[in-house]
Amino acid sequence: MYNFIEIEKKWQKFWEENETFKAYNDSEKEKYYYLVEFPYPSGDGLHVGHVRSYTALDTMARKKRMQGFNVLYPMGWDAFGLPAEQYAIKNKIHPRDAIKETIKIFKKQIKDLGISFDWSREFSTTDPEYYKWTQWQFLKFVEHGKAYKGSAMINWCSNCRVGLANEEVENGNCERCGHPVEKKEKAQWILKMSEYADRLIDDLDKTEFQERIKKAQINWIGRSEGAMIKFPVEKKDDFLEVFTTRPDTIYGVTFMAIAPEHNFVEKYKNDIKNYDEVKAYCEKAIAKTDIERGDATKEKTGVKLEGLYLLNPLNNERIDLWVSDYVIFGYATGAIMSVPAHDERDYAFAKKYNIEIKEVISGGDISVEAYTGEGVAVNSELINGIEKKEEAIDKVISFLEENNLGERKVNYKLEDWIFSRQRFWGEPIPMIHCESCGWVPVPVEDLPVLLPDSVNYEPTENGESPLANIEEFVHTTCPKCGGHAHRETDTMPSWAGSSWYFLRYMDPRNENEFVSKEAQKTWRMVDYYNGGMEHTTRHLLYARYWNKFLHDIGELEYDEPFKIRVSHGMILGENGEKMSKSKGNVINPDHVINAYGADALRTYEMFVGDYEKEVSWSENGLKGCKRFLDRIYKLGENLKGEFVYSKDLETSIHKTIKKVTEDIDNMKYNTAVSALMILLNEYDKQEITKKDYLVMLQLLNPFAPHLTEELNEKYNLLETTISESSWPVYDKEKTIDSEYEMVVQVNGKLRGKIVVSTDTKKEEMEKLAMNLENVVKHIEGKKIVKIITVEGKLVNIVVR
RNA sequence: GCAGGUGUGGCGAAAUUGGCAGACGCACUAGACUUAGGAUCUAGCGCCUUACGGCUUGUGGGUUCAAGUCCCUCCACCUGCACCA
Repeated sequence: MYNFIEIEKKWQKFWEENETFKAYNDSEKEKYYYLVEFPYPSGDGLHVGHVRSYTALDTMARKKRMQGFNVLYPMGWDAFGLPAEQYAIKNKIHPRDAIKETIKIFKKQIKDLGISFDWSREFSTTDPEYYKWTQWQFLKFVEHGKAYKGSAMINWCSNCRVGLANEEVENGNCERCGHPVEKKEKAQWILKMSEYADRLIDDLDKTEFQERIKKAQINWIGRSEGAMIKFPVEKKDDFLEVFTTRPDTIYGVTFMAIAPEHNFVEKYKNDIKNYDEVKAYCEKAIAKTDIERGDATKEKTGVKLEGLYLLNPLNNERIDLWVSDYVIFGYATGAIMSVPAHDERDYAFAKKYNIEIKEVISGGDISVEAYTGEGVAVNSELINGIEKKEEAIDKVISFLEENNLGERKVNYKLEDWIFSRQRFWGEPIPMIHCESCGWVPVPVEDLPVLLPDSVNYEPTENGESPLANIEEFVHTTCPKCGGHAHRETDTMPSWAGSSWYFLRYMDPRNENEFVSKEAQKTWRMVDYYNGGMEHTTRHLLYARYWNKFLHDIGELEYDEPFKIRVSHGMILGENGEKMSKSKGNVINPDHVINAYGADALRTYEMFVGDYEKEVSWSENGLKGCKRFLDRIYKLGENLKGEFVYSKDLETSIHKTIKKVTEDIDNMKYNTAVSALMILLNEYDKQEITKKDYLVMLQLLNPFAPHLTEELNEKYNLLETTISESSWPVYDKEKTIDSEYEMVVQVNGKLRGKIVVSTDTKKEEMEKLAMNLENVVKHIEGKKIVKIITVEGKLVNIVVR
């Protein structure tokens, strides 16, 4: 048992005073930029899950520094957001002050872990010096026509009294409070993100993200290729426009359907004979929450619009029009052409309402189910007999284009980014509304637009931002004409500050630019970015989009911000369930550090299992790692004086250097630690030298930095600290054993082992194998068919 | 439903990529040292069998001298997305 509390405090102080882990913008060394997602400093304090990812990249960063790189491994705070606002309302304080406290706690906890962050670059998204630049970048979006104030149906949480982005709605409920989300119309600032959809997919090729992350992004963007088609309205000079990915099935259209919100309902009020029935249906459907409407398994409903008909643009066939809640208003045109024979949803609807099902692609049995596969086109005048889907689609689209009735079109699930929030605790959107000049940007020299000091910021009843109640904030003069004007009172979403924070770390104190060109040149892309799987769609897409925009306007050299992106698995409670206060299975890192030390906690979290998979916490596993460190400590008590590797440990040492070096690079922390345990078991069998001991300490340093520094100092092994020393290198020649255990099999079954020298040749191996007593027994009286010999490994004798 | 992933001892997991399955750790058992052990050390530890030996990587099949690893079938669980036309 060593005094870990004293030792850990001592070295943490040493690192801080000596700025051991500072990154330099003017270094001659090759750069490497590690990044972990900066946390939201919640009042609950640090979670053992934070410890896992911070430590993982810390081991990489520490090793990389020892290998001679100029490593940037920074940390900051993503401190805007609803929880701080609500906490502050409850306690009648300013969120700024609430955040100050929680940041202090988080920072202390992280320092207690001995993570090698460069604290000189720390900042919070809530610092005016930082959000000044977030606002500045928003103005760039405005300047380049990429931001607009649009009226949008927003997702409204009446509990939080806040508008939510689509990304913040989970199964129709508010992501934060779980309350069902309603729809509400509101004027919003919107960023034209969907313009970037293709690039956000295509440029994934420039990155080395894990495959599962790339797939998740592509899935989320939801690109689909097809056509926009105009169906003429009978006896009117009008069209109903739809999007389809299957224009080749257009002859199979037996009805069309519009979403309940579609404007046709009001537009043709006088033509729809059963208007009252239709209207009642629509109102009921719209009032439903997204969960009710979004359930794909529930039976589809709809009402036919009597008296309103459409014409098939290819053959002028008359088509009925329905309104149905399975048509989503928000996607494409909010109207569909329905081909029951070849679409499962249309099929179910047609069956229910006895609508004709017309086969136009052969190959399935449409009396049983919809056929969505490929086949020869039938009952389709223009394309009959065509086998290839693409060819049929081309022909239909050409025809439509010639007649001005349609065009090729790509659609995306990804929508523009609704950027307004009706909250207090976010970056104020730096826009001013003047009655004569309209929306005017706040002049750059007036940035930042500061949040008021007032603590009177309870949400308003009408859904306006709390800022709307603060007179001195709202009233201002128009920068253009000098007349009376008022400020935009909406604030930015918390995704804003996190969309570019990795750039600011490169140059965090720059007062004239968000990041200088020189700093960009030094650090370029983030080389290695680690974060939770829950951020692989939203945050990662926003950050990539933001970065691309800054690149397009010439502010950034690189159009992809992250080279490698990895995600860690969650740490579950000891019972295998997610840690939560209500379940009482939360592990507090402070308690662990006090009882076992930071080094034990770090080593344990790296050893516990595959980094990318989720694991259950185990107090006993933690104890095992503490025992390992105690043994390392004790090992130093009997060292031989010479400073060379022990002859008979040399191979093991070189093998271990190789293993640990490669494993850390490949995120296989668990096997790296186990390799060190194996080496320790070897060491324990004999007296070791100072050099044997030192190499162990160096390899262990990324995992247990405090203990290893202490032991290095205690036994006077190096002139410097271990952090300043060079990472051990292995000699490939010396990783090869001089002898090995040759395996002997008969018919693939293990029948014996012999220790032989590594350079034993085939003939000799076979001779030795045949003479083994147990082998003789098993081949006796049988015919040897063949002998397979792999030098350096085994002999397999095949008998019959 | 679609996409991605995972199935190996009592538990967390390894397996140089087709070559000794279960490294390392935990738990457990026995012993040593102890007034004491929830400390430390030593030994054992997949299953069946007294033994010789046999069986074993979710299921069933295939390829191979040799399969946890390659191919096909089915099953279970996890994570995203989900009426996206």
